[in-house]
Amino acid sequence: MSTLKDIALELGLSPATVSRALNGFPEVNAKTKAKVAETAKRLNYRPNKTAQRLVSGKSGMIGVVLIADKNRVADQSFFEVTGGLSQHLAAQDRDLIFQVDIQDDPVAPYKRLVEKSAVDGFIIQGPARGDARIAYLQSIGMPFVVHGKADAGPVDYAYYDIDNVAAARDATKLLTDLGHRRIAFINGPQDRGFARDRRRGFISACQGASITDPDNWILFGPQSEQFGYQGASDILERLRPTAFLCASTLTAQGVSDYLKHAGLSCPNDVSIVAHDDAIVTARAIEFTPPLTVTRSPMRDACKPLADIMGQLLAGVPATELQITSSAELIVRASTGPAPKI
Amino acid sequence: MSTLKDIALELGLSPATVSRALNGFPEVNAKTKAKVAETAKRLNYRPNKTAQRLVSGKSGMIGVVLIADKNRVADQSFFEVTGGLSQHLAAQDRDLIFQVDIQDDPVAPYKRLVEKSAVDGFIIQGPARGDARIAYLQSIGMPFVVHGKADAGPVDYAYYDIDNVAAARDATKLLTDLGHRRIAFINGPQDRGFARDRRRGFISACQGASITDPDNWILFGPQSEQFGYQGASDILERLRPTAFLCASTLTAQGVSDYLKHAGLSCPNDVSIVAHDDAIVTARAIEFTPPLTVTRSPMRDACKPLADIMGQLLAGVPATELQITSSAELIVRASTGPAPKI
DNA sequence: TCACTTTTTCAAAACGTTTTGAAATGTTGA
DNA sequence: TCAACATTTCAAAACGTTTTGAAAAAGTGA
Repeated sequence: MSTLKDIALELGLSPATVSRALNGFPEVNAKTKAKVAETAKRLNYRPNKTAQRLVSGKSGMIGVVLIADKNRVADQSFFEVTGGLSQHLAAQDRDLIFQVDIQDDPVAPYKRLVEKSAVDGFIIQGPARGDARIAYLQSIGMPFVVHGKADAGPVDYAYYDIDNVAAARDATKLLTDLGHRRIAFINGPQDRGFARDRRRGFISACQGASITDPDNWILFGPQSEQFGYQGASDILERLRPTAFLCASTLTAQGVSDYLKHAGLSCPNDVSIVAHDDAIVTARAIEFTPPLTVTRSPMRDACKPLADIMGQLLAGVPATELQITSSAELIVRASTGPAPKI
Repeated sequence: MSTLKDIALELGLSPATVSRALNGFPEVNAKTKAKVAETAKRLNYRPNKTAQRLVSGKSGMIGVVLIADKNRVADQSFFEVTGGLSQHLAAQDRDLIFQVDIQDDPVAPYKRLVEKSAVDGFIIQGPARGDARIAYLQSIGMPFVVHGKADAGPVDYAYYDIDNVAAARDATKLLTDLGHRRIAFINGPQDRGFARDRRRGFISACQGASITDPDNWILFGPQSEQFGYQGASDILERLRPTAFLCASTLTAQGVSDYLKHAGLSCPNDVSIVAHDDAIVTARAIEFTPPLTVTRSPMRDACKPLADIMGQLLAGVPATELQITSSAELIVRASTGPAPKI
């Protein structure tokens, strides 16, 4: 491992000049710059990260914390995002420091990293409304980016989210345009922001089609195959819907299974639309029939999240770093005209 | 944030003495030590990690790299282990630096971290026989611990693994002791070390019971529900086994499903034993009937792996850090006497 | 040539810790 | 009292970089 001093000695320069040359400062002679670059390459010079950190006061690390609870199923998407994040942060020459904690206090692992001054910022996944972690990080002025905005209304932190209201509205409108008026919605967990937003979109589209009492047709619960199956069974008996809106392809799988079990055909008897995170577990294209979805791959969130973090650390105000992207409606074969009665 | 100098100034001492006092050096006066400790607490002193690293030349980080390939299913256990690892390394005041790479060259991400001198060591998961990553890290003298020994025979690196030979032998012996002589083994992927070891254990137990040509009864493939189902179907038609040995509870789930579909009762017609990593996806206890298993939770590997890493970095030779733990045979209701013909 | 400006380089300080080698202080035995 | 030794403290160097303020070198116009 060679150092700045080695290069300086080799060329009869001072470390200061070498440092400037390597960092492309304008006040250093072009010829000198070239010589330095050549020597650095020849000596296989790599700047010492630790030394750079000490002087800059930055760690170059971004924290990601998984609060592991009983409901370990959610991990799949967490890890998918975390993995992608690590790749895109690498492009900024930052690294991910990863922490799992099983604790009552969700803030503790964040505190730990902050007090060690181990990270320059955090990426928060799966936030809750009025999230304690957000409150803590704001209180100490630590930069962070939230994946999925949980709080309603305008906020003053940076986030990336998809437009869940529009996604649910588009999906619902597709169904109402096809003549459906009895639409069931098997939604996500009630305490999650995206589920609240999708409810709003669903209701808005229902009202647009003069469908009364849409709230009665919504079920909240985990995004699992099992809940889809059970929800379909429950709601079909009670309300005889002609279409299902599903929180995820996993849910849709459960619904689809139940329909088969009940001897109902999709899309002839019942249509299905799902939201598709494009997680491996249940592929919308491989359904029979192929599933109509509002699609927004989890993986697509990684790059924007990393970019936002980069800008945030570069000093861009958080309020200018709030991105809402939209999900794409992809019509396949699981949706058709509402059946005549 | 207060520094050593702040404490020194406050007490009229030199930073050197304060440093020694805080690190418990014997040559510093007990009274001074007490005063320093008190002041450090009062000023809420936290040593600056970066500065410590610069002077020690250690980064305090351990690298974990996921080579993401098509076969994303394996991730579940990878993340389970990675998560646990992060917790146990935290106890050593080390942190995990996490990297995902989709590349042709599995060594590239390791090189990247090494060249940035970002980590003090690596934990390698899912090694292959003659793994290129192992060869690279050995060639540059970077410490690493391998989870699951892939290479046959003695090696000179640190690893933690379970005794797969014994696990398969125990499970098979349980079956032969119950009178089974027609035992099918739905094993893991052929290129994985654990599958090779389990094959050896299976064959050894078969030979001990004078069962001929056991290799004919082994199927290699992914540890999935689907492969279990398909394997059971395939092998039942060909060979009419009275018992199944399964590579995982997921495989067992597939086998169990097929048995039901084929109208066979477990354990009356066919017994099932599986290896249980205790991953959430398929719980052995919740099977009907509850599944007999050789149990060795993935999660249990985290602490030993972290401990081994700690010792390795403390200078213990790698050859003294090779741990093979044994899986526990838990007899439940899925195994019974071989049926009279 | 001189005075002046611009370009280029440098020595030294800084970041916060640990470690080295020396110095100060305290203790012991005569 | 002095030497010899043990205990305790310190100033300075070190780790590898960036940044500051100053100085040297080069270029300009008269």
